[in-house]
Amino acid sequence: MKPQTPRQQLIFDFLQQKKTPQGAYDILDACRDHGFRAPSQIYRVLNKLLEYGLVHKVESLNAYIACEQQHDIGQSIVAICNGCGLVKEMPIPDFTDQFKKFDGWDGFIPQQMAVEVKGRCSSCN
Amino acid sequence: MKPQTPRQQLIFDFLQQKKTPQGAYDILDACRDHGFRAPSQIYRVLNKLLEYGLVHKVESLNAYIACEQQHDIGQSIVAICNGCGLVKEMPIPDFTDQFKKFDGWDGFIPQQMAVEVKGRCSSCN
DNA sequence: TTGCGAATGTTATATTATAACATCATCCGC
DNA sequence: GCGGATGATGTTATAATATAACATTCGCAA
Repeated sequence: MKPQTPRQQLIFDFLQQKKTPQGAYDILDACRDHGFRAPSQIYRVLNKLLEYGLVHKVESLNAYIACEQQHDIGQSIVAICNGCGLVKEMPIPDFTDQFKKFDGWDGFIPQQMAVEVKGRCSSCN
Repeated sequence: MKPQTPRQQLIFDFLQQKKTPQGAYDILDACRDHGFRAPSQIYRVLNKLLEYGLVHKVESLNAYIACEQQHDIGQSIVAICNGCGLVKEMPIPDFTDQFKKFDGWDGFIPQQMAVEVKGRCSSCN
């Protein structure tokens, strides 16, 4: 799925062109020239893009990135470099085995996941 | 490490007694009778407890839970049941292999992680 | 006892997100 | 073409989460 409207395209393009996660209000400031005036406008578009799997919310930063590969919501890892701020999204490994070890949690069925790993990338060591 | 002051003890006890993650303002409301009046008081104590590894912040809920086992910050998974709200903290698996697969990220050194899995526990299926 | 550092209290404000309602645009059936 | 449904957008206000900045108090050790 691609962005479905000019507004969605605009914000998606903006996020793609940035290499680091952007806050909703950063996006708002950047898009004022294009007619965006209120936070609710940004959040509305972001929520659509999240639903389409085109954008990922980094919960630990309250910020948003364009996905390189479209994926279902809550189905990727993000690695975030504390040095340069770069982010890489990658497929989530299977940790169902992890749950089997704990009483009452062995039948746990994962639905959405937020897996966010901060650290240092090889260029920033 | 245990809570170090009466205020820390109070909030830690409150979180322990609750079985689900609590927002900072929930904690504030619950502790008004004990002299807490302002959000900053709650956040100060929470930050200490986070630092000691006694409390965990669930980023995807903006809420806090008492840890069953003390652990370094960013070194546990939380599984959250969408049905009953119960939370289980468990040791984090090793993702380092995941990073080796991606150009420019193979030397990535994880520091803090937020690994939050929402789903359904066996009682709520 | 006094001086230091940590914890606490207080006020104000910043940051992130949503609610509620109005308007507009597109498309479809008639 | 008309009318009605639907979804996107615009607008205003407010809720929810978090921090800054500074004053006061407490415990303890020199």
